Amino acid sequence: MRELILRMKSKTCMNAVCGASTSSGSRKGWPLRSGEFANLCDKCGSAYEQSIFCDMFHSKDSGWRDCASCGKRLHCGCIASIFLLELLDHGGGVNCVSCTKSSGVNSVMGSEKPNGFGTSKGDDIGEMQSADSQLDRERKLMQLGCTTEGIGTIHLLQLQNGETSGSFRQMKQEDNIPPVGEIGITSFSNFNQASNGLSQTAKPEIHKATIAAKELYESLAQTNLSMTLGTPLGNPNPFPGAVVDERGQSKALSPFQQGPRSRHLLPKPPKSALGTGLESNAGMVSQIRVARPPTEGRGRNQLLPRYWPRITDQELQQISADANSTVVPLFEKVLSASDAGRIGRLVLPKACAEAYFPPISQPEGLPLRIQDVKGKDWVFQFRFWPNNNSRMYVLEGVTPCIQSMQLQAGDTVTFSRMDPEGKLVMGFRKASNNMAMQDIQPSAIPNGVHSSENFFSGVSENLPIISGYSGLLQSLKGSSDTHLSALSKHLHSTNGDISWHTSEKHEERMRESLLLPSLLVPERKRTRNIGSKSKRLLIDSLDSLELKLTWEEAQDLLRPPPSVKPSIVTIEDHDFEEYEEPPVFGKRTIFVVRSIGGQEQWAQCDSCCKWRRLPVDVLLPPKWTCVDNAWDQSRCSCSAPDELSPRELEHLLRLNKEFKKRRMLSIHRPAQEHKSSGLDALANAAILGDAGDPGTTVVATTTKHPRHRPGCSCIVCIQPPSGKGKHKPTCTCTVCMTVKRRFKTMMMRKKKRQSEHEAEIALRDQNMSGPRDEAEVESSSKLVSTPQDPSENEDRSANELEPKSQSNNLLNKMIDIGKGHIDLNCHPAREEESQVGLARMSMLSLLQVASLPLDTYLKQNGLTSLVSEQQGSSASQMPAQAGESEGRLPEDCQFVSAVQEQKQESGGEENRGPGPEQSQNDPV
DNA sequence: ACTCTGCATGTAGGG
DNA sequence: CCTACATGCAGAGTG
Repeated sequence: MRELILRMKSKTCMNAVCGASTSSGSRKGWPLRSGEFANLCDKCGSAYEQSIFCDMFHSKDSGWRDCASCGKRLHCGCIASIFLLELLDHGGGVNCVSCTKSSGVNSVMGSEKPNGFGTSKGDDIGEMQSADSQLDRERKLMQLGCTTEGIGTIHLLQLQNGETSGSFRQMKQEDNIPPVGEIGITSFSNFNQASNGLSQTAKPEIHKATIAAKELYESLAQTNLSMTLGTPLGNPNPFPGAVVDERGQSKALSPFQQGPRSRHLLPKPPKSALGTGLESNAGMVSQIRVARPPTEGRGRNQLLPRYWPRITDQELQQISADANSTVVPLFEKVLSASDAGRIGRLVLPKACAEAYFPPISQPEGLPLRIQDVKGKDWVFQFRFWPNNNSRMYVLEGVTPCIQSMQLQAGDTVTFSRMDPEGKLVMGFRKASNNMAMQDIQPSAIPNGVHSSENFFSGVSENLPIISGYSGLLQSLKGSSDTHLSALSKHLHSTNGDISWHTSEKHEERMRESLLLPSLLVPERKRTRNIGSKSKRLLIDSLDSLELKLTWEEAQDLLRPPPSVKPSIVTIEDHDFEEYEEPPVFGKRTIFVVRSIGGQEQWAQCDSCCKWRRLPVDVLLPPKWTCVDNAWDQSRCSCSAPDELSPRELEHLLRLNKEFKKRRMLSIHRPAQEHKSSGLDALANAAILGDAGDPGTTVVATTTKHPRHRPGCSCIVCIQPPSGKGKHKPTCTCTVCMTVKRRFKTMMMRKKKRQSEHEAEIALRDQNMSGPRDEAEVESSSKLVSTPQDPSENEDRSANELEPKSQSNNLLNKMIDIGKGHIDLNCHPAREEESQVGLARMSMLSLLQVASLPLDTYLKQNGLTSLVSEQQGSSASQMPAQAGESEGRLPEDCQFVSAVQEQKQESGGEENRGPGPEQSQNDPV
């Protein structure tokens, strides 16, 4: 019986009790023990944590080797090798199936150099190890070929049920290895064909197995799992050994290089497969996204699987439009927020930078020309920063390129090289649409690949949830709910090693998202920054909307910390609960408002995922199951049937969406109104007589000042940002009352100044007519002010527009009194004194007036009333030339002007008396 | 006020 | 424990 010679990559048995070392360094690999999978510890039989890899060829030339006899190019690994190589017996030889001569594996076996293959950690294969049934399947894998590095393949087999294992065993036993001519295939889809070839001589079980494999493949093609397949770099197929057709061989024989480093070859994506009668499957095949670990280059052993390029045939083809070029996928990276941000620095994985980019010794680095998938050349500065004792490699100046590709955090950039010219090519893959890379036409993508691809790349790779979720949402456009459902079922049935729990949840989210019309919006994304300080996180506006919603929803989810009693603090008549402990999150529920039946609350059981109706006012703990449903005894168990049919659930979600939308509107409308609250709002409301909704009295609360709480009416908090408001003139909220009071004060001052100004003019006129005594000067000077600036003119014009009234008579009377007693040569200091006296007197009147309701001022003739009151109380002032007009517009102007003036005072204390401002305005 | 630049730092994950 | 890397941060430069 032939037996593979394998080397364990792992050094230590994963069985903690055993802990045996494989001592791979001294052995030529572990022979397959009969009936067992090679990936077992000799000592305890435990499966190893890490994959084993075929050591037949890799150590010498990275997996490729010429047959010693016929010269045929052979690849050691992977599933297709079974068709290419005759696996020899314990001696470790491998026969080329073409000539059945040994390719001299033994000579290779001695090398201890690890090849970097199969280094996938537990995230790839960890789940597959322990169960015997899995081992059995893995054994099948082994029997399919020395695919010990074929982690993804192992996954494939895991996706199957055990039904086929017997078949494969059978196949092995019978050694039905077809001649290479029959299996010059390039893809697993063709595996079916090849297997059909097999089946010509094999027992029906083989065919059955083949069908199973085909089904498996098709399921994969649909789900397009981002699997980690330890294939040689450049082999575009999930089962790369099969790629070695004549053409591939010829290509493969030319090793690519960059600089001093020798590269592993990359067989060109076999056109034979894509362009022949296999087209029906080719498109599907080419869409399988396979991680291709690097095989050579500096640091290849350190390259983490996350950087392994996942690229499809089609993508490769798109890149290598030139038929003479070979595309070598180098690595890829999921863009971080900072990568995709404005800084324009793309952090390169160190290992990748050192392996695939030119060596640099200076931090400044060197310019690197990289072509994008559209053929456009970009020049980035490839450099590094000293970081600790290491280096941090970055590509600088990538922003234009990133933007041109419309990439954002969560998307993936891929770096490839076109050989033989060695040109670097930069591709991309949208998290939201992984097939966007290289402008692949959606039509080429089989149904289902899209969403699942996005799904897995977005979720399983732990992409930032922002983009990941967005990607999901976007990817779901055009994808039907039913399709998702079917897909999910399909995935479920495959018993894959993916976390279906997560998948289901996401599907739930997706399904919900599907029902959110507002999220199914324009394809063209607008990006914007979030965060006031860090503008690095570029997110889609839709995502930000979603984030915002989520954030707001999160407010609803906050619950007081359990078993902690708050202390009540009263601030400005508001009671605040203060907790020592932070709040906890409750379970998310959805609210809907039905046209009939009122509001409902629904929650999903964490166990069975059924939706249960709850009382509206119920707050659920973070973990909630049907058992906790104390409000509906008929549905307090997971076994109780779901109250909602899928259709009803859809409807419910839709209702919830509407509910949220309405709530958002109700939140944001006041917020918008809030922008115009405060003085401007009041002023406008007063002036325009804004007859807003009587019920929409809005308290202009603010959070402008960090120390201030909602309801604070200090001058800082009531300061409106801008715009017009909708406080009613009759609004009696704290802010409005404060504003009114201040407005009165302000108006008093203004009136006073105007009166002084007019009186001064009158006095000046009088001064022309004769002398006056000091007393008269003093009294008259109270009324004097000189128009010196536009504001004063404005004031005057406003006064001129004031209606005639008895105040005019009063003023005239006063002016008459002062006639002949004004001394224009009075000393400024004395003038100030006189103004102080005026201020004192005016403040008395101001206080009286301020005690009156503002309504007086806000009525149709409000300002007139103000003047009248003022005059009545102070028995002074009124411009001699008070205008005749009663037009409202000038009043408005005056009011707005006053408001603006008030705003200028906003930084100071309230109700301050005439100060420097006034002195400036009244520079007499 | 904003961007650019160079470096520092916290942390997740690998060994 | 150590490394890689995502991101923060501060100073310089710029409009």
